[in-house]
Amino acid sequence: MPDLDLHVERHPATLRLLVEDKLRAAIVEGRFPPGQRLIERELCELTGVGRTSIREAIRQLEAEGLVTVVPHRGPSVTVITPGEARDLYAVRGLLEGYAGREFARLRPEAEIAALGRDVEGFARAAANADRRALIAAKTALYATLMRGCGNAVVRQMLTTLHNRITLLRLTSMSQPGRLKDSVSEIRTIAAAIVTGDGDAAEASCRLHIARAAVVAIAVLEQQSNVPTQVSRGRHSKTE
Amino acid sequence: MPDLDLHVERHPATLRLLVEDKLRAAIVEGRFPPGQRLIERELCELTGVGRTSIREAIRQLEAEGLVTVVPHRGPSVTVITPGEARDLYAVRGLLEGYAGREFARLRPEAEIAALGRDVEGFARAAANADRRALIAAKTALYATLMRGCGNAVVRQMLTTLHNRITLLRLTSMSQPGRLKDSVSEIRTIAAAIVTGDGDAAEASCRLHIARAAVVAIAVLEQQSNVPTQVSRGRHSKTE
DNA sequence: GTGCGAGTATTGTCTGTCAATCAGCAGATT
DNA sequence: AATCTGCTGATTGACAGACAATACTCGCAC
Repeated sequence: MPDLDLHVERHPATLRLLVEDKLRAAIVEGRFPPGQRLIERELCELTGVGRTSIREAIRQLEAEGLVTVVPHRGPSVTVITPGEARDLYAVRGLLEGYAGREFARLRPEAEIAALGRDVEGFARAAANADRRALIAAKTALYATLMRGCGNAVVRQMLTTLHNRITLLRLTSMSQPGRLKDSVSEIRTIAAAIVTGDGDAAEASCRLHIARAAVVAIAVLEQQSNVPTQVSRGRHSKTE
Repeated sequence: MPDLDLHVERHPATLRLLVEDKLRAAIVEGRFPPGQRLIERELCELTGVGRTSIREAIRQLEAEGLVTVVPHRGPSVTVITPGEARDLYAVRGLLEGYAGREFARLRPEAEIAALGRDVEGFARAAANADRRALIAAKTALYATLMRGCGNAVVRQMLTTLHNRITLLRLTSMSQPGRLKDSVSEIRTIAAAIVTGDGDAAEASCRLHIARAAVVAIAVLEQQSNVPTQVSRGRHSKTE
């Protein structure tokens, strides 16, 4: 029998998972800003599903750290403090450094090839200053890194970590000056990986994250002096 | 005003959280062995709460990796494969190494004191070969380590990681020969921390985990040759 | 202006219901 | 005899409705 690709797209599984994905996307895209309260009934109307599915999806997002639920007050999009940002970046540097090292050690053929493509795609997007393409390229790059390291636990943790960090980058977009540095840093990382230099890969990953952290936390602290409370009132009427 | 500790224990909050804690405890204590299916209605009877709370609690445990839910088949206690065990220990070594380093760098007074007490408690428990005391001592030790590192994200991740690893230690209890080594390794770690030697603290933490990993994975692989499927049938009637 | 109390909005939880799906079993077929 | 087929029971996925408990808001009295 020829190996036909008869994948039937296996229904996105359950409704709950669909809701979960939609909400997660809405949050990381900034359509629900940090601090925004998520009222169950509103979400029911927005999504067209019952409270059951909404509530269970929220639990998942809570576990991922994207939403914060205080009992009897309901869920809201997590607001990240400077201290938490510091902690998040510390762990991210640790894990990405490890991922880089393992990627360099294992050097899986397919992912090495993908890495080259992704880096070039990122460089192109950076040159064109195309925000959408940039985000897509960066996402692809990270996906390759996480596949390449061969550690499912790291992959999952980095994914949620990345989402959480995106939360604090929403309000303040990364500086344009940082972009050129980013490209060169990423080239360095990729070079270390393809040559199989684990130490260099880890070091360059950590350096990359550390620099990103400095910028992000600086902006965040500057912001936190003017605490722009979103949705202080009951309804924020974003429509 | 003297800083009285007027904490009012703030009611365990919601029923869902209680259920969650109960189930988590039951799983990590091994009362639900890996592979055991968790049928909603049975859990309802066991806990005396409705399906709503059960289901939401399960979502949380799923996110923590303690239970695995396959759509339309329901939740069961996660079975850890040797490969996953390797990944888990790798990440654990990474995070605990970091925690040790940061602990040594910060040296918070209260936690340093607690560390000394915990290490002695662990040594005593090991000498007496008291299983219950041993587990309690180890738990206290880890709690101190995670408080001492001053990173809430690391603390949370290590906690869930620790729970997941406990899953694979259930069937096979750690070798008694390993215990003496453990004690000495832990003394080494504590010594490095109190003297503020970050490099040594990280290295000794990693070594400790690496050794534990070798033992655990060896036992696991040996087991997986005789795949003792729990609850292959519909009901396992553990009563 | 401050403190108190009523009212309302929202969550937490239960019950019951129904469709969709899965696992095992009996029967039919080659 | 072995395999395929269809049925049946068990279980989950999802909804609606309901009700108590709690938190937030606002107006009122002082």
